[in-house]
Amino acid sequence: MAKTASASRQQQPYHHGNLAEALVAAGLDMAAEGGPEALSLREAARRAGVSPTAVYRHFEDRTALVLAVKNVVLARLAAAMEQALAKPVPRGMDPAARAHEHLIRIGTAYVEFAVAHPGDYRVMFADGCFPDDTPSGVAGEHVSGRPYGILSNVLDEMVATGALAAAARPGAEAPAWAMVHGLASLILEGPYGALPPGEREAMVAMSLEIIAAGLTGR
Amino acid sequence: MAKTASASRQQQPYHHGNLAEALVAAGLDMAAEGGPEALSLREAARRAGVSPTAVYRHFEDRTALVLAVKNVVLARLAAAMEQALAKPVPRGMDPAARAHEHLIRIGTAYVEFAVAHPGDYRVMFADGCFPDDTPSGVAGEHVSGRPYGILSNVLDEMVATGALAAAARPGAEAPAWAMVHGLASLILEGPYGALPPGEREAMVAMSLEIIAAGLTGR
DNA sequence: CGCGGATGTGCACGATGTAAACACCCTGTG
DNA sequence: CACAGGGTGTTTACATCGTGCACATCCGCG
Repeated sequence: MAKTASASRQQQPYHHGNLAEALVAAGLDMAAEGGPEALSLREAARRAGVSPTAVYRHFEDRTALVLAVKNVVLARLAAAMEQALAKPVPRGMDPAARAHEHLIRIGTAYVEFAVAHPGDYRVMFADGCFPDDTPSGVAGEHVSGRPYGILSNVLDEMVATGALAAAARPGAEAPAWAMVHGLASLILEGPYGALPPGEREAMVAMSLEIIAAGLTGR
Repeated sequence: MAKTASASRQQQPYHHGNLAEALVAAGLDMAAEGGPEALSLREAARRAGVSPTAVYRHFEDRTALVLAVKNVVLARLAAAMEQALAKPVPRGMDPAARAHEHLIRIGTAYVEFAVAHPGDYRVMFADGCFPDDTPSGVAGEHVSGRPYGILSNVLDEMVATGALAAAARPGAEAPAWAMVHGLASLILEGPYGALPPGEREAMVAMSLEIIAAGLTGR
């Protein structure tokens, strides 16, 4: 992105400009409208003003296109989580409480993202595993800047501040992630979507406190 | 089932016999093979030896067929959970510990069902909400015999035996269900499917203990 | 015996993903 | 400056899917 550099005239530089980006953009729109199953290859081509098979010059498959969209969504979710962390914390809060608060915040942000962008969220879990978020071999900086990495960092912070026992740290991502993903999923595709917003938020808040309590042993 | 009563000759009684059942059976097979997106109306008709549009005499939609399959799967999951409850508990276990154990058992059964029957499990969360499992208005006997009802009952048992504070009871289904659904989902459609079975089971067991601890306050 | 409604068939239409052959035009090289 | 090559987009085609509509068939009831 920001590659519009030397193109003084914004007529398409040669064939289309960059179709790949346009297709992903179209894919993002369609995903927002109707989730991953509404993300059609032909419709993406249509929106980009191009013939259906042109897509294959940039994406091997429909799933490849979906995967590209998925990556963008993943980054957006990560951004929402980071933003939730960035908001200031009440003064005089001790570090452990702060770490705990951080866990609650990224959890809330995760679920709220799913509620605010249902289609986007569901794309992240459409056909096939995650693109480059790390499953188990959690190694080094490769992890950060992505939702899983953010969670990892917060859990580390909890250990560092004494909010979480070091013995409880290994594998702590799993229950935490499972909880927020379960909440999001049951709201979007399960029965909890029928709850009025207020009750839903209370339910989420309670669930997050419960998982935090379970992790830290209170 | 077991309706083969008065049909002495097993030639199809009149047109087909009962197409509806055959279609659901075919649907169950297809779901087991490739999940909800592999559950095609035409293929179901093919397997039942019938023309595609014949399906519409028994199901308004493709989604109606999926919903019928979903109901069967839901019952199977409930059966698996009840079976997990039925196995005997170590002698001398006090009622509260027993109730706790029950919660762990149905949680384990839930996730194991998902792992053992990925396609079936995913059908339960395919297009549209739950058929007749109760979302929020949890009322009376209508609930039992189904996964959500089983969970409700176990939570009630926990309160009755003192394993769970009465104040923590309202809405306790949500975090519990979110946890197991999150685990199942992340295993089937997320990164945790890559874990070797032993590690996966350990991860699930740990997560279940954590949610139980969070609920009961230890 | 015959009729009506339940059940199943045939055909058609538009949508989708994708493969193969062709057409264009930018870019680097002689 | 000309020209070949390859990256990019088009056209055409095929198999699949869900579904509507008109027709055929056959059971059971009067």
